[in-house]
Amino acid sequence: MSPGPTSKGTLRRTALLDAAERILGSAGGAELTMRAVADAAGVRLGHLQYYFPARSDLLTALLDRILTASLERVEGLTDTSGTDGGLPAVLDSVLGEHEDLPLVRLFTEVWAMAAHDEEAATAVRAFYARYAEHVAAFIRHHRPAVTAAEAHARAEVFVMLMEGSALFRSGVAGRPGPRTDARLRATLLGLLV
Amino acid sequence: MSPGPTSKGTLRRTALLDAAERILGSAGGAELTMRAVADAAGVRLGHLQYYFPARSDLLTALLDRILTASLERVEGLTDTSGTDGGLPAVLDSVLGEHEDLPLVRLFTEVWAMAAHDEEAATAVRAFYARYAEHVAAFIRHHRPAVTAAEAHARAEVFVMLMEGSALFRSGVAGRPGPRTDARLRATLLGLLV
DNA sequence: TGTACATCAGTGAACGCGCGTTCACTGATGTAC
DNA sequence: TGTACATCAGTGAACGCGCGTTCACTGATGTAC
Repeated sequence: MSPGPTSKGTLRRTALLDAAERILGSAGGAELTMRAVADAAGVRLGHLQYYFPARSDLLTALLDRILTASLERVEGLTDTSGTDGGLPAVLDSVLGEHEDLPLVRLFTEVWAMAAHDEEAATAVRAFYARYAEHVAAFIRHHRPAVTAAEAHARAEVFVMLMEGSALFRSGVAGRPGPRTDARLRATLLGLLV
Repeated sequence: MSPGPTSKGTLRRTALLDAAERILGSAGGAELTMRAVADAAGVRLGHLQYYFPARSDLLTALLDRILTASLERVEGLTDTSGTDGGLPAVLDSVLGEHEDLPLVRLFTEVWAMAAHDEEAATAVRAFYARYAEHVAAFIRHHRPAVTAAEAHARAEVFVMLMEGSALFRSGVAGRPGPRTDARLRATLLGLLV
Protein backbone atom coordinates (compact mmCIF):
# COMPACT_ATOMS: atom_id res chain seq x y z
CA MET A 1 0.00 0.00 0.00
CA SER A 2 1.33 3.42 -0.91
CA PRO A 3 1.76 5.96 1.91
CA GLY A 4 -1.12 8.20 0.80
CA PRO A 5 -2.35 11.34 2.48
CA THR A 6 -3.71 9.62 5.59
CA SER A 7 -0.67 7.45 6.29
CA LYS A 8 0.71 7.31 9.81
CA GLY A 9 3.38 9.92 9.17
CA THR A 10 0.94 12.44 7.72
CA LEU A 11 -1.49 11.93 10.57
CA ARG A 12 1.23 12.44 13.12
CA ARG A 13 2.47 15.55 11.36
CA THR A 14 -1.05 16.91 11.45
CA ALA A 15 -1.40 16.05 15.14
CA LEU A 16 1.85 17.87 15.88
CA LEU A 17 0.66 20.98 14.04
CA ASP A 18 -2.66 20.71 15.89
CA ALA A 19 -0.81 20.82 19.18
CA ALA A 20 1.34 23.75 18.04
CA GLU A 21 -1.72 25.67 16.88
CA ARG A 22 -3.46 25.06 20.19
CA ILE A 23 -0.49 26.50 22.08
CA LEU A 24 -0.12 29.50 19.78
CA GLY A 25 -3.85 30.23 20.07
CA SER A 26 -3.88 30.06 23.86
CA ALA A 27 -0.50 30.81 25.42
CA GLY A 28 1.15 32.66 22.54
CA GLY A 29 4.33 32.56 20.52
CA ALA A 30 6.71 32.87 23.46
CA GLU A 31 5.35 29.63 24.92
CA LEU A 32 5.51 27.81 21.61
CA THR A 33 8.64 25.81 22.43
CA MET A 34 9.64 22.50 20.90
CA ARG A 35 9.23 20.81 24.27
CA ALA A 36 5.76 22.29 24.85
CA VAL A 37 4.58 21.12 21.44
CA ALA A 38 5.99 17.62 21.94
CA ASP A 39 4.35 17.40 25.38
CA ALA A 40 0.99 18.66 24.09
CA ALA A 41 1.10 16.11 21.29
CA GLY A 42 2.21 13.28 23.59
CA VAL A 43 5.48 12.53 21.82
CA ARG A 44 9.13 12.89 22.79
CA LEU A 45 11.14 15.92 21.89
CA GLY A 46 13.40 13.90 19.60
CA HIS A 47 10.41 12.61 17.72
CA LEU A 48 9.03 16.09 17.06
CA GLN A 49 12.45 16.86 15.59
CA TYR A 50 12.01 13.93 13.24
CA TYR A 51 9.14 15.78 11.56
CA PHE A 52 10.36 19.33 12.14
CA PRO A 53 14.16 19.34 12.49
CA ALA A 54 14.30 23.03 13.40
CA ARG A 55 11.81 25.23 15.19
CA SER A 56 11.64 27.46 12.12
CA ASP A 57 10.38 24.49 10.10
CA LEU A 58 7.52 24.09 12.54
CA LEU A 59 6.68 27.80 12.42
CA THR A 60 6.73 27.90 8.63
CA ALA A 61 4.45 24.87 8.36
CA LEU A 62 2.14 26.25 11.04
CA LEU A 63 1.81 29.64 9.37
CA ASP A 64 1.05 27.97 6.06
CA ARG A 65 -1.61 25.80 7.65
CA ILE A 66 -3.30 28.69 9.48
CA LEU A 67 -3.49 30.80 6.32
CA THR A 68 -4.65 27.94 4.13
CA ALA A 69 -7.40 26.97 6.57
CA SER A 70 -8.58 30.57 6.86
CA LEU A 71 -8.73 31.00 3.13
CA GLU A 72 -10.75 27.82 2.75
CA ARG A 73 -13.12 29.01 5.46
CA VAL A 74 -13.66 32.34 3.70
CA GLU A 75 -14.21 30.68 0.36
CA GLY A 76 -16.52 28.10 1.84
CA LEU A 77 -18.67 30.76 3.46
CA THR A 78 -19.15 32.91 0.40
CA ASP A 79 -19.41 30.22 -2.27
CA THR A 80 -22.59 28.75 -0.81
CA SER A 81 -24.51 32.00 -1.04
CA GLY A 82 -25.88 33.01 -4.39
CA THR A 83 -28.55 35.57 -3.68
CA ASP A 84 -28.49 39.15 -2.45
CA GLY A 85 -30.95 38.23 0.26
CA GLY A 86 -28.29 35.95 1.69
CA LEU A 87 -25.71 38.71 1.97
CA PRO A 88 -26.42 39.74 5.56
CA ALA A 89 -26.34 36.07 6.49
CA VAL A 90 -22.89 35.74 4.93
CA LEU A 91 -21.76 38.77 6.94
CA ASP A 92 -23.08 37.15 10.09
CA SER A 93 -21.09 34.00 9.40
CA VAL A 94 -17.87 35.84 8.66
CA LEU A 95 -18.24 38.19 11.62
CA GLY A 96 -19.16 35.28 13.86
CA GLU A 97 -15.65 33.89 13.40
CA HIS A 98 -14.24 37.04 14.89
CA GLU A 99 -15.74 36.17 18.23
CA ASP A 100 -13.54 33.07 18.22
CA LEU A 101 -10.83 34.34 20.56
CA PRO A 102 -8.25 31.57 19.90
CA LEU A 103 -8.53 32.23 16.18
CA VAL A 104 -8.04 35.98 16.63
CA ARG A 105 -5.12 35.25 18.94
CA LEU A 106 -3.57 33.19 16.16
CA PHE A 107 -3.88 36.14 13.83
CA THR A 108 -2.32 38.63 16.22
CA GLU A 109 0.64 36.25 16.31
CA VAL A 110 0.62 35.96 12.53
CA TRP A 111 0.66 39.74 12.15
CA ALA A 112 3.52 40.07 14.62
CA MET A 113 5.44 37.38 12.71
CA ALA A 114 4.83 39.15 9.41
CA ALA A 115 5.86 42.49 10.91
CA HIS A 116 9.31 41.22 11.81
CA ASP A 117 10.04 38.43 9.34
CA GLU A 118 10.08 39.02 5.60
CA GLU A 119 9.42 35.38 4.69
CA ALA A 120 6.33 35.33 6.89
CA ALA A 121 5.28 38.70 5.49
CA THR A 122 5.40 37.30 1.95
CA ALA A 123 3.09 34.44 2.90
CA VAL A 124 0.72 36.78 4.74
CA ARG A 125 0.55 39.24 1.86
CA ALA A 126 -0.19 36.40 -0.55
CA PHE A 127 -2.98 35.26 1.77
CA TYR A 128 -4.61 38.67 1.94
CA ALA A 129 -4.21 39.16 -1.81
CA ARG A 130 -6.17 35.98 -2.41
CA TYR A 131 -8.68 36.92 0.27
CA ALA A 132 -9.29 40.30 -1.37
CA GLU A 133 -9.46 38.72 -4.84
CA HIS A 134 -12.14 36.41 -3.60
CA VAL A 135 -14.16 39.25 -2.10
CA ALA A 136 -13.76 41.25 -5.32
CA ALA A 137 -15.14 38.33 -7.34
CA PHE A 138 -18.02 38.10 -4.90
CA ILE A 139 -18.80 41.80 -5.40
CA ARG A 140 -18.72 41.54 -9.17
CA HIS A 141 -20.93 38.47 -9.11
CA HIS A 142 -23.59 40.43 -7.26
CA ARG A 143 -22.97 43.79 -8.95
CA PRO A 144 -21.69 43.14 -12.48
CA ALA A 145 -21.81 46.87 -13.20
CA VAL A 146 -18.93 47.52 -10.82
CA THR A 147 -15.58 47.68 -12.63
CA ALA A 148 -12.85 45.22 -11.74
CA ALA A 149 -10.61 47.98 -10.37
CA GLU A 150 -13.39 49.40 -8.21
CA ALA A 151 -14.38 45.96 -6.93
CA HIS A 152 -10.77 45.31 -6.02
CA ALA A 153 -10.48 48.59 -4.11
CA ARG A 154 -13.73 47.92 -2.26
CA ALA A 155 -12.61 44.39 -1.45
CA GLU A 156 -9.34 45.59 0.03
CA VAL A 157 -11.08 48.09 2.27
CA PHE A 158 -13.55 45.36 3.22
CA VAL A 159 -10.68 43.11 4.31
CA MET A 160 -9.04 45.94 6.26
CA LEU A 161 -12.25 46.56 8.17
CA MET A 162 -12.74 42.84 8.77
CA GLU A 163 -9.30 42.44 10.27
CA GLY A 164 -9.62 45.57 12.35
CA SER A 165 -13.00 44.55 13.68
CA ALA A 166 -11.66 41.12 14.63
CA LEU A 167 -9.44 42.79 17.22
CA PHE A 168 -12.46 44.41 18.83
CA ARG A 169 -15.16 41.80 18.44
CA SER A 170 -12.91 39.16 19.99
CA GLY A 171 -12.53 41.32 23.08
CA VAL A 172 -8.79 41.80 22.63
CA ALA A 173 -8.99 45.56 22.03
CA GLY A 174 -12.54 46.38 23.08
CA ARG A 175 -16.12 45.28 23.57
CA PRO A 176 -18.31 46.89 20.91
CA GLY A 177 -22.01 47.07 21.66
CA PRO A 178 -24.96 46.27 19.35
CA ARG A 179 -25.06 49.81 17.95
CA THR A 180 -21.45 49.59 16.82
CA ASP A 181 -22.12 46.15 15.41
CA ALA A 182 -24.98 47.53 13.33
CA ARG A 183 -22.76 50.33 12.03
CA LEU A 184 -20.02 47.83 11.23
CA ARG A 185 -22.44 45.62 9.30
CA ALA A 186 -23.82 48.60 7.41
CA THR A 187 -20.34 49.79 6.49
CA LEU A 188 -19.23 46.34 5.34
CA LEU A 189 -22.44 45.94 3.34
CA GLY A 190 -21.88 49.36 1.79
CA LEU A 191 -18.55 48.15 0.48
CA LEU A 192 -20.03 44.99 -1.00
CA VAL A 193 -22.97 46.48 -2.91
CA MET B 1 17.15 70.96 44.46
CA SER B 2 14.23 68.59 44.25
CA PRO B 3 14.56 65.65 41.81
CA GLY B 4 11.93 66.92 39.35
CA PRO B 5 10.80 65.33 36.13
CA THR B 6 14.09 65.82 34.28
CA SER B 7 16.40 64.54 36.99
CA LYS B 8 19.11 62.08 36.08
CA GLY B 9 17.10 59.04 37.11
CA THR B 10 14.07 60.04 35.06
CA LEU B 11 16.20 60.78 32.02
CA ARG B 12 17.90 57.41 32.28
CA ARG B 13 14.58 55.65 32.70
CA THR B 14 13.35 57.35 29.56
CA ALA B 15 16.51 56.40 27.69
CA LEU B 16 16.06 52.77 28.74
CA LEU B 17 12.47 52.75 27.52
CA ASP B 18 13.62 54.40 24.28
CA ALA B 19 16.04 51.54 23.74
CA ALA B 20 13.38 48.94 24.54
CA GLU B 21 10.91 50.58 22.15
CA ARG B 22 13.51 50.64 19.39
CA ILE B 23 14.11 46.91 19.79
CA LEU B 24 10.41 46.04 19.96
CA GLY B 25 9.74 48.13 16.85
CA SER B 26 12.51 46.54 14.82
CA ALA B 27 13.40 43.05 16.00
CA GLY B 28 10.23 42.14 17.90
CA GLY B 29 9.20 40.89 21.30
CA ALA B 30 11.28 37.71 21.23
CA GLU B 31 14.45 39.79 20.92
CA LEU B 32 13.42 42.17 23.67
CA THR B 33 15.72 40.70 26.32
CA MET B 34 17.06 42.50 29.36
CA ARG B 35 20.59 42.18 27.99
CA ALA B 36 19.64 43.54 24.57
CA VAL B 37 17.95 46.57 26.13
CA ALA B 38 20.91 47.25 28.43
CA ASP B 39 23.32 46.98 25.49
CA ALA B 40 21.22 49.24 23.29
CA ALA B 41 21.05 51.84 26.05
CA GLY B 42 24.77 51.54 26.83
CA VAL B 43 24.36 50.45 30.44
CA ARG B 44 25.15 47.25 32.33
CA LEU B 45 22.55 44.57 32.86
CA GLY B 46 22.58 45.13 36.61
CA HIS B 47 21.86 48.79 36.12
CA LEU B 48 18.84 48.15 33.94
CA GLN B 49 17.59 45.97 36.79
CA TYR B 50 17.96 48.94 39.11
CA TYR B 51 15.20 50.72 37.19
CA PHE B 52 13.21 47.66 36.12
CA PRO B 53 13.83 44.82 38.59
CA ALA B 54 11.88 42.29 36.52
CA ARG B 55 11.35 42.05 32.79
CA SER B 56 7.60 42.32 33.34
CA ASP B 57 8.15 45.75 34.93
CA LEU B 58 9.87 46.89 31.77
CA LEU B 59 7.11 45.49 29.55
CA THR B 60 4.37 47.12 31.61
CA ALA B 61 6.09 50.51 31.55
CA LEU B 62 6.78 50.17 27.83
CA LEU B 63 3.19 49.29 26.97
CA ASP B 64 1.98 52.24 29.01
CA ARG B 65 4.34 54.60 27.26
CA ILE B 66 3.44 53.38 23.76
CA LEU B 67 -0.28 53.78 24.41
CA THR B 68 0.06 57.17 26.09
CA ALA B 69 2.21 58.51 23.26
CA SER B 70 -0.24 57.24 20.63
CA LEU B 71 -3.18 58.80 22.38
CA GLU B 72 -1.39 62.14 22.61
CA ARG B 73 -0.58 61.94 18.93
CA VAL B 74 -4.21 61.27 18.01
CA GLU B 75 -5.46 64.08 20.22
CA GLY B 76 -2.83 66.46 18.95
CA LEU B 77 -3.77 65.78 15.34
CA THR B 78 -7.48 66.34 15.69
CA ASP B 79 -7.50 69.16 18.23
CA THR B 80 -5.74 71.58 15.90
CA SER B 81 -8.36 71.29 13.17
CA GLY B 82 -11.57 73.23 13.57
CA THR B 83 -13.14 73.35 10.12
CA ASP B 84 -14.80 70.81 7.87
CA GLY B 85 -12.48 71.82 5.09
CA GLY B 86 -9.60 70.51 7.20
CA LEU B 87 -11.10 67.07 7.61
CA PRO B 88 -9.38 65.37 4.66
CA ALA B 89 -6.13 66.91 5.88
CA VAL B 90 -6.65 65.35 9.30
CA LEU B 91 -7.26 62.01 7.62
CA ASP B 92 -4.04 62.42 5.69
CA SER B 93 -2.10 63.03 8.90
CA VAL B 94 -3.61 60.09 10.73
CA LEU B 95 -3.21 57.75 7.78
CA GLY B 96 0.32 58.97 7.23
CA GLU B 97 1.32 57.48 10.56
CA HIS B 98 0.28 54.06 9.32
CA GLU B 99 3.10 54.10 6.84
CA ASP B 100 5.51 54.25 9.77
CA LEU B 101 6.51 50.58 9.82
CA PRO B 102 8.24 50.57 13.24
CA LEU B 103 5.13 52.10 14.79
CA VAL B 104 2.86 49.50 13.21
CA ARG B 105 5.28 46.81 14.32
CA LEU B 106 4.92 48.10 17.86
CA PHE B 107 1.19 47.76 17.58
CA THR B 108 1.25 44.21 16.24
CA GLU B 109 3.28 43.37 19.35
CA VAL B 110 0.84 45.27 21.55
CA TRP B 111 -2.09 43.34 20.08
CA ALA B 112 -0.33 40.03 20.58
CA MET B 113 0.43 40.99 24.20
CA ALA B 114 -3.20 41.95 24.78
CA ALA B 115 -4.40 38.74 23.17
CA HIS B 116 -2.54 36.58 25.66
CA ASP B 117 -2.24 38.69 28.80
CA GLU B 118 -5.29 40.05 30.62
CA GLU B 119 -3.41 42.90 32.30
CA ALA B 120 -2.13 44.12 28.95
CA ALA B 121 -5.59 43.67 27.46
CA THR B 122 -7.10 45.93 30.11
CA ALA B 123 -4.62 48.69 29.27
CA VAL B 124 -5.20 48.25 25.54
CA ARG B 125 -8.98 48.33 25.89
CA ALA B 126 -8.74 51.51 27.97
CA PHE B 127 -6.57 53.04 25.26
CA TYR B 128 -9.02 52.24 22.47
CA ALA B 129 -11.97 53.37 24.59
CA ARG B 130 -10.35 56.79 25.00
CA TYR B 131 -9.36 56.82 21.33
CA ALA B 132 -12.97 56.15 20.26
CA GLU B 133 -14.31 58.69 22.76
CA HIS B 134 -12.07 61.29 21.25
CA VAL B 135 -13.21 60.47 17.72
CA ALA B 136 -16.85 60.54 18.86
CA ALA B 137 -16.36 64.03 20.34
CA PHE B 138 -14.74 65.07 17.07
CA ILE B 139 -17.77 63.83 15.13
CA ARG B 140 -20.26 65.62 17.38
CA HIS B 141 -18.25 68.80 17.17
CA HIS B 142 -18.61 68.81 13.40
CA ARG B 143 -22.10 67.30 13.26
CA PRO B 144 -24.01 68.35 16.39
CA ALA B 145 -27.15 66.71 15.02
CA VAL B 146 -25.64 63.24 15.43
CA THR B 147 -26.69 61.60 18.70
CA ALA B 148 -24.07 60.62 21.24
CA ALA B 149 -24.81 56.92 20.81
CA GLU B 150 -24.58 57.13 17.05
CA ALA B 151 -21.37 59.15 17.19
CA HIS B 152 -19.90 56.54 19.51
CA ALA B 153 -20.83 53.68 17.20
CA ARG B 154 -19.39 55.50 14.19
CA ALA B 155 -16.23 56.29 16.13
CA GLU B 156 -15.71 52.65 17.09
CA VAL B 157 -16.07 51.48 13.48
CA PHE B 158 -13.71 54.29 12.47
CA VAL B 159 -11.10 53.03 14.89
CA MET B 160 -11.56 49.43 13.68
CA LEU B 161 -10.96 50.50 10.11
CA MET B 162 -7.97 52.61 11.11
CA GLU B 163 -6.30 49.72 12.90
CA GLY B 164 -7.08 47.29 10.10
CA SER B 165 -5.76 49.63 7.46
CA ALA B 166 -2.54 50.14 9.44
CA LEU B 167 -1.69 46.49 8.81
CA PHE B 168 -1.99 47.02 5.08
CA ARG B 169 -0.69 50.52 4.56
CA SER B 170 2.48 49.69 6.50
CA GLY B 171 3.17 46.85 4.07
CA VAL B 172 2.88 44.14 6.71
CA ALA B 173 -0.20 42.50 5.23
CA GLY B 174 -0.37 44.06 1.76
CA ARG B 175 0.40 46.97 -0.50
CA PRO B 176 -2.83 48.80 -1.31
CA GLY B 177 -2.82 51.01 -4.41
CA PRO B 178 -4.15 54.55 -4.83
CA ARG B 179 -7.63 53.33 -5.73
CA THR B 180 -7.92 51.41 -2.47
CA ASP B 181 -6.54 54.42 -0.63
CA ALA B 182 -9.26 56.60 -2.10
CA ARG B 183 -11.94 54.10 -1.09
CA LEU B 184 -10.47 53.89 2.39
CA ARG B 185 -10.50 57.68 2.76
CA ALA B 186 -14.07 57.87 1.48
CA THR B 187 -15.21 55.17 3.90
CA LEU B 188 -13.48 56.82 6.86
CA LEU B 189 -14.92 60.19 5.88
CA GLY B 190 -18.36 58.63 5.57
CA LEU B 191 -18.09 57.52 9.19
CA LEU B 192 -17.06 60.98 10.39
CA VAL B 193 -19.73 63.10 8.70
C1' DT C 1 31.82 75.95 55.71
C1' DG C 2 32.91 71.44 56.87
C1' DT C 3 31.93 66.88 58.03
C1' DA C 4 29.08 62.56 58.71
C1' DC C 5 25.74 59.97 56.90
C1' DA C 6 22.01 58.31 53.93
C1' DT C 7 20.34 57.59 49.61
C1' DC C 8 20.82 57.19 44.63
C1' DA C 9 23.22 55.47 40.50
C1' DG C 10 25.86 52.08 38.53
C1' DT C 11 29.10 47.62 38.40
C1' DG C 12 30.34 42.75 38.08
C1' DA C 13 30.03 38.10 38.87
C1' DA C 14 27.50 34.23 39.51
C1' DC C 15 23.16 31.15 39.86
C1' DG C 16 19.96 27.79 37.98
C1' DC C 17 16.98 26.89 34.22
C1' DG C 18 14.81 26.08 29.88
C1' DC C 19 15.90 26.46 25.36
C1' DG C 20 17.08 24.56 20.36
C1' DT C 21 19.92 21.31 18.50
C1' DT C 22 22.82 17.01 17.88
C1' DC C 23 23.36 12.31 17.75
C1' DA C 24 23.59 7.40 18.52
C1' DC C 25 20.32 4.28 19.16
C1' DT C 26 16.03 0.84 18.98
C1' DG C 27 11.85 -1.04 17.22
C1' DA C 28 8.24 -1.27 13.50
C1' DT C 29 6.94 -1.47 8.84
C1' DG C 30 7.53 -2.00 3.99
C1' DT C 31 10.07 -4.11 -0.17
C1' DA C 32 12.88 -7.36 -3.14
C1' DC C 33 13.81 -11.75 -4.46
C1' DT D 1 6.05 -18.21 1.81
C1' DG D 2 10.14 -16.98 3.94
C1' DT D 3 14.09 -14.29 4.63
C1' DA D 4 17.30 -10.17 4.21
C1' DC D 5 17.52 -5.60 4.02
C1' DA D 6 16.21 -0.73 3.77
C1' DT D 7 13.51 2.77 5.28
C1' DC D 8 10.35 4.86 8.54
C1' DA D 9 8.90 6.00 13.27
C1' DG D 10 10.17 6.92 17.73
C1' DT D 11 13.55 7.15 22.10
C1' DG D 12 16.88 9.07 25.34
C1' DA D 13 20.67 11.48 26.78
C1' DA D 14 23.61 15.11 26.41
C1' DC D 15 25.59 19.70 24.56
C1' DG D 16 26.34 24.65 24.83
C1' DC D 17 24.02 28.91 25.22
C1' DG D 18 21.33 32.83 26.47
C1' DC D 19 18.01 33.90 29.55
C1' DG D 20 15.95 36.34 33.98
C1' DT D 21 17.21 36.98 38.45
C1' DT D 22 20.06 37.58 42.78
C1' DC D 23 23.34 39.84 45.37
C1' DA D 24 27.38 42.00 47.33
C1' DC D 25 29.71 45.76 46.10
C1' DT D 26 31.58 50.73 44.74
C1' DG D 27 31.26 55.50 43.61
C1' DA D 28 28.44 59.80 43.21
C1' DT D 29 25.14 62.93 44.95
C1' DG D 30 22.21 64.99 48.27
C1' DT D 31 21.00 66.22 53.26
C1' DA D 32 21.48 67.40 58.34
C1' DC D 33 23.72 69.75 61.67
